[in-house]
Amino acid sequence: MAKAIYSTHLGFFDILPDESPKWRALENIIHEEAAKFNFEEIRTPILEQTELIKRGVGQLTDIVTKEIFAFTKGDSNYVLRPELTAPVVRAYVQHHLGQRGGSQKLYYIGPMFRAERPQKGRQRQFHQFGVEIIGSDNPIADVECIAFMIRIYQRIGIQNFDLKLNSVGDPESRDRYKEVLKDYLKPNLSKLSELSQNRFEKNPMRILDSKEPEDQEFIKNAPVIGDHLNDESTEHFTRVCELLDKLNISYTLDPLLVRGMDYYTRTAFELTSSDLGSQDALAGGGRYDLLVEEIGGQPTPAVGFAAGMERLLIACEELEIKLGSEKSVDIYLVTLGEKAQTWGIETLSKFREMGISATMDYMGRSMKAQMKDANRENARYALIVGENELETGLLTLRNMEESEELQLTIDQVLGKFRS
RNA sequence: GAGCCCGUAGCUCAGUUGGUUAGAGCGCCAGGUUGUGGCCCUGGAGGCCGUGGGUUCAAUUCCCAUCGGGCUCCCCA
Repeated sequence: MAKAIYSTHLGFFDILPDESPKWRALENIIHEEAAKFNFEEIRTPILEQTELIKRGVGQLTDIVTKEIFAFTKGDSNYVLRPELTAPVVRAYVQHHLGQRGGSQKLYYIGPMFRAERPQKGRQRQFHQFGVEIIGSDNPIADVECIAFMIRIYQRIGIQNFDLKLNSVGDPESRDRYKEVLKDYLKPNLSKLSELSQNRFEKNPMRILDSKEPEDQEFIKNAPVIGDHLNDESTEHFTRVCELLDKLNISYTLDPLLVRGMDYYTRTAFELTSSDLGSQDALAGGGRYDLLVEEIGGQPTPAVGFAAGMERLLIACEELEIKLGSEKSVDIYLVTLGEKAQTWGIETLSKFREMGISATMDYMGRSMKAQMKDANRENARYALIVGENELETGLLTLRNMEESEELQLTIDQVLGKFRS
């Protein structure tokens, strides 16, 4: 590696010209599908108030305790957003979006930041797209959310994913279940991992999520929340499953699925893929009926998901799915001499005004070099202009694909492309 | 926060059991074709062998440190 004086921070990366087309292709797909679902885009600041993230995501979550980039400037505490559900809810409350009527169907695309140790499929700056449906507690909202998520992967051609589904219950069911779970774990508390012991009081359900070997046998036989949901939550979950069945979206029920953010209630889901390696979660989400109120709004039910774009692109690589098209330009002006260059830069404008992409050499290189460049840029045509052409008014238009040339006036060339 | 692996040209990598001018392929630039791309041929540019220190007559090679990168655990997208 040559030493550059400056480079990106650990876990940050540039999207270079060879990579950007697939990003743009992915973004276009998301925008197009969102339009079909009638979701509206929301863009929020990269920086939020630290307190919002702490309240929204949860004081005890890993994200807040060790993964946020935060700093203080003057009297304000800033944090680089680690996820977008809390900020979107903040915007919803701040701007009274509920007053627009109905449920708000929002989607977003953008960078997030978490101060973790980077590895495959995990960067400190990464990109997510996602959806938040705010204002409906109807299972239809849950299912539309999931349907949109699945739709993106299907359209791209990623098929071998696994949708895991669970209900983490409403507060009433959850409190009851937590007691049952704690009663079950208590006799063996000392045998659990240190991590799980710490979670025992604060958030016992997260113990189910543990991957520590010593916890596994206890987790295996633990009581499941499904058996402790109240009627309302059971009904909701049943309806979600029923609607997914109607849409032929297959899923596996995973009673151990407990997600990392504190705000989830009832429906929780996760999309994993075996094409990703260790970091196998493509996307995840769920219902968060308490978050709007937590952040200072009226009690308002909501559901959403977030998906990792880098992970989606990794899956594409593994599956050899090509996103985006090869670069190309309609016309490459090959100019020889200063007069021709002057003529060239004027003529470029004419093509561009017609909607034709056009470029030329900026370095006064030889014809051979310009032709080589035209080839490298995937030009459809080379338009060759030197002293001769300027005098006679007949230009050489070369079809790069067919290797055929025509002698035409500039008006004939323009006419050819006008159609 | 912890563990393992790796730093040689723009990229992918050889190589030096410590010894004079450090190599290949691809890419880039130019010429062969004085106005014609892709294929071919020839030539060229481009490396303080990541950085600092140590051992040695001599270090890109051995040792230590450091920085950077990759993967893994934890957790998440």
